[in-house]
Amino acid sequence: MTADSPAGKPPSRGKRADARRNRETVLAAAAEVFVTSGVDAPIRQIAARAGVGMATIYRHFPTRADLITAVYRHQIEACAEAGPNLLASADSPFEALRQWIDLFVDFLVTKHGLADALQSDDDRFAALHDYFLDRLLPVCAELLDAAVEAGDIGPGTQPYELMRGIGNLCIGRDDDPRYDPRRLIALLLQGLRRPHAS
Amino acid sequence: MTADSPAGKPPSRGKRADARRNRETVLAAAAEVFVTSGVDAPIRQIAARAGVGMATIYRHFPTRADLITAVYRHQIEACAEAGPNLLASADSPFEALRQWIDLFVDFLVTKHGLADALQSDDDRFAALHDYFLDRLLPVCAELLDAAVEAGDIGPGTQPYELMRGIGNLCIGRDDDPRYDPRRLIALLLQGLRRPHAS
DNA sequence: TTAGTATTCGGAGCGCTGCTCCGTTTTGTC
DNA sequence: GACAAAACGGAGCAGCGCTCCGAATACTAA
Repeated sequence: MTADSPAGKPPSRGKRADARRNRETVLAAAAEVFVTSGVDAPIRQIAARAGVGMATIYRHFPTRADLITAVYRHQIEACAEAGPNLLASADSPFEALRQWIDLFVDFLVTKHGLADALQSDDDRFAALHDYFLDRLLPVCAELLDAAVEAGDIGPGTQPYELMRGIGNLCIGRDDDPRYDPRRLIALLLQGLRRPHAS
Repeated sequence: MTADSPAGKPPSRGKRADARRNRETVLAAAAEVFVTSGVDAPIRQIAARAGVGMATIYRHFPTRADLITAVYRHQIEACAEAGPNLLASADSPFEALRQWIDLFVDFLVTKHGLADALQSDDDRFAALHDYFLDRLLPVCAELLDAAVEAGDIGPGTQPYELMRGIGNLCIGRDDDPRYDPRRLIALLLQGLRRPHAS
């Protein structure tokens, strides 16, 4: 798999100029199409928008997950980096956790269908799943550990389970006033909280 | 056998014998296929299993949701009817709510892909969504109200939001030991619970 | 029983998707 | 300018949902 360096973007140094250009064109087109048609949009549509053949997209992004992660990489990184910062700036580890989850939820609900794709058991999305986990799970674990250590919450909660649960709660139409995942997530956090009774 | 109830289809009284027979055959085949391939299984596959043409399935069950609800109708009804019973038998309304949710979760996680379909915003599943809501939402509301009245939980939780959240939490592969929706739902209920400040 | 008719059946067929294959074009190099 | 190597593009195949319509079947009336 793309021996791309970790957080970096050596945008294909040895690649040909047209290849580099096309990669960016496709990324831009995909970003636009994702907004209007969701991350499930037909590859043909993205190719048409980019004025490019389908094979070109598959060449640069072998799976749909690769394309999605490339489009949202910056925002995922920002979310990952926000963890330690919040831990330093918030009133308590629990408050940091709450704010970080808020960021994560904001990210998910504004990307049409992203949460759905994230939790899908479709093999095509496995890489997406993995990327999110690789990048964000350690951050979540750190926040969780800090909150446990501070006595804000009880021990035993697995970061993987929490993150996946939050992701799951964000699934679905985002324009239904009867359902706001944030309210349920707040409830979840409330349940996590330790009574602080001495 | 229930001369069949409100939301039910009279088992096709005026229909021709072969039509009635085929309806049952399809139902049985669909039930089998759903177990092995999930509720998203290709219609062709169900038709083949039933030894029937595709049009026959579409004639009896115009949308996939109709087929799914027909297959699981009994279990959904059982879940709906369990609500009042639990309320009468459990130690507290809160405990009744907890047990009822347990039933609901059991139902969802044992039907491969059902939770996914339930929360999908695909129009094809709208009827499924509606059926679940029509049948189970009042039950959930009753349990919730009782728990509020008993002071077990705080007011303000919307039954729709709770049910959908629970459904969402049940989405995904059901064989992942790292993720058990029940743990998160327990947390959610914990967050719902009022401190019993009496 | 038989003939007639309404009902039901079955699968070919259309449109849309994901993904690949391969002849053509572009790019970088000498 | 010539020539590989790299990249391109879209035709093409397979799988799916859903429909359409000639064929087969079950009821009914004589």
